[in-house]
Amino acid sequence: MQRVTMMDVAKLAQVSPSTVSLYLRKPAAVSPAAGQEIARAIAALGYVPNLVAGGLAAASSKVVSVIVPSIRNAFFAETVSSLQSALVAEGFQVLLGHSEYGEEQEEALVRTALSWAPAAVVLTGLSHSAGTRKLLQASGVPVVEMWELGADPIDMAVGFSHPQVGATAARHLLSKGRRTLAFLGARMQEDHRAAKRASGFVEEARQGEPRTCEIINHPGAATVEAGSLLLNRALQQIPDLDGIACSNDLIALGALFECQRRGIAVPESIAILGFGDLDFSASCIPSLTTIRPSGDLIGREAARLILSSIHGEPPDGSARIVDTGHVLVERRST
Amino acid sequence: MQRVTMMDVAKLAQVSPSTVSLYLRKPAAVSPAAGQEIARAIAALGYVPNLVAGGLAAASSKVVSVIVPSIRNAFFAETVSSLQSALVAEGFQVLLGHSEYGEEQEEALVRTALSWAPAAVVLTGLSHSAGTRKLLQASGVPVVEMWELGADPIDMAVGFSHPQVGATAARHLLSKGRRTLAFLGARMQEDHRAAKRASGFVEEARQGEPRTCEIINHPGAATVEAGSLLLNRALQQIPDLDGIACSNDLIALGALFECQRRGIAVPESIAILGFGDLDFSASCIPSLTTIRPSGDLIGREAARLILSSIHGEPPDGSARIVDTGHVLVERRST
DNA sequence: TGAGTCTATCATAGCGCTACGATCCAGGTT
DNA sequence: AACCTGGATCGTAGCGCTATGATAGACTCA
Repeated sequence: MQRVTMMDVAKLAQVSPSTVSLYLRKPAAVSPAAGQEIARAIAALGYVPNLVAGGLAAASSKVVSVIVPSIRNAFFAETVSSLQSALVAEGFQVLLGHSEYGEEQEEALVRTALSWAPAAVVLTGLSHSAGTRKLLQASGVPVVEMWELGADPIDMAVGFSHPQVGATAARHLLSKGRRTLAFLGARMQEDHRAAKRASGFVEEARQGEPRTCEIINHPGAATVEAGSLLLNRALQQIPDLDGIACSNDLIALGALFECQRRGIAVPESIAILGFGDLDFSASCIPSLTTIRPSGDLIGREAARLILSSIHGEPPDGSARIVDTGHVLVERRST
Repeated sequence: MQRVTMMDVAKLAQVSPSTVSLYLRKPAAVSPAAGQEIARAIAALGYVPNLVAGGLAAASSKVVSVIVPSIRNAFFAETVSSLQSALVAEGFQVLLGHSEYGEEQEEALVRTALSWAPAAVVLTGLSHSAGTRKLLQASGVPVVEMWELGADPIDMAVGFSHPQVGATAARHLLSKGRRTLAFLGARMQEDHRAAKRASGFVEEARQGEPRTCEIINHPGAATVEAGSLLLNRALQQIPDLDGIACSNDLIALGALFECQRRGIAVPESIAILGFGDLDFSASCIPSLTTIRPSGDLIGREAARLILSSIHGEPPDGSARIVDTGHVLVERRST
């Protein structure tokens, strides 16, 4: 038993391999008669094209390599999902990697990714090791950095400003009359984007002359449980706390649960503001005021940048950077 | 500017390309002196091996293709994440696809997946189109079906029995004295595994002579909001409802929120049991009794099966099927 | 000392496909 | 009748690497 090759199809259809290849890539360029013969032969033999060989011959494979910190994170799962849908529709495959928020791990992933001669590489965030930047620049492959906007992207970028998200959060809490504030975040040594939201929050809050404004970090992952722990720590440090912003809706939900457990009224005693607008945020009690980043849109825009970059019309100038913005979704928790 | 090839490395290191290739695959087989020269040359040139060429020459690429219904689903995100970690450690990459619960879409994905001459293919569940089965069997590639166990897997399988999960849920509710039961699920036309949990639930519940036992389905995705809707529909149909099992913790959480909203005591008036043991399930109020399937373990075991299948010791007989079981996690909601 | 046995290295022949330029052959033009 | 045109088809030369013996040299042992 042998693998069926294009040659076999060509023989059966009584044409040359070149014609089969042409038919597969541009069916319109082949006469209807030959096309039918070829289609018949493909079906009869159960031919599956070998994209590895094709990729080698064409010097670029129909693969887009996507590297995210973690796919367990609902944000990135959403983005990867929409990015993938858009790319698959154009005949591309997604090679996935997760860096676990480590720059060296990311560099290793980029290295392997480039080994596949991908059509494009998608990275998360703007913080990368020098080696990563060098590898990518040397490769000449289109690169999209997503989920963050700022100075000096490697190639293209689609996302939003995290400091601005923090600022929006601070303004909202201040507008609700809150003056004793905290920002609850997780893993902020590694998750630079969360850290930027935190510092944007503090900076903006300062304008409103708060009584206090602390950043409280949980070293572990951003989970509901972490949210409960963080709220307890916050209350220990700031007994008269009246407003919190969280780096993630999961943390906000944990804080909310902890308030319920301790009999603290939300939003009357403490206002809670999240980030992400996850699945449960509209449904919980009270429903969660949050900031929606639209991971879905980021994925779609990233796909658009990649496709136009490949199809010969590389976006230039400011078109290489897409700001997807953020939206404050006001609900009952503030 | 040219792409750096193995030939360039060989020239600089003053050895033949074969030796470089050998060094890259089995460093121990090359003398330390030559090895050092080669390593130096690789670093100096910034050489990145071309795995596409390698895959073609070796007739199998270091890629494992994984197809899940959706990565937005926390279950599969967890599995993919652990599967990937295990595979990356052995030098494999993961090519991801999502079928959106469609068999034709899955077949199309399998077809493209096979075009990459993958080292293995991982599928979700046991329900596939005839075409999918034929393609995979003809290809001779190792196949793992995950998240479900039952008769006649294509090649290997790792997962658990969904009817048994349903039965466990039913027994637990019965043991708590509940007799007016409902199973709340979403998308059960397409999500066969959820449907099997439902029917396992009903079948086992019948043994306990319940007053009622209904299956209620939401056609859309399994979300917290769907849970709220489902609880309302259940109460409409069964006003004296006293126990529900949900096909997913998100639905259970939605049901829980809706109970709170309507002032129904949980578990006193209605006991709620979930599935998945998601992030929030231990933290919500009351904490959620649930059944934990261990998506993490499934991913690790799938990786193990794949690796041993590739490394020449294909597991045989019953070792080709791994039952990861399920665990009832009893908390406050029942 | 010569045969036998390693170990380290190498030359060669593809893997299956695509890109490119060449070729063929109707049908029209002068 | 000679010439051109352009669409359809084909032949060839790699893409960059790995697998497979083959070879050279160092070492052992009778």
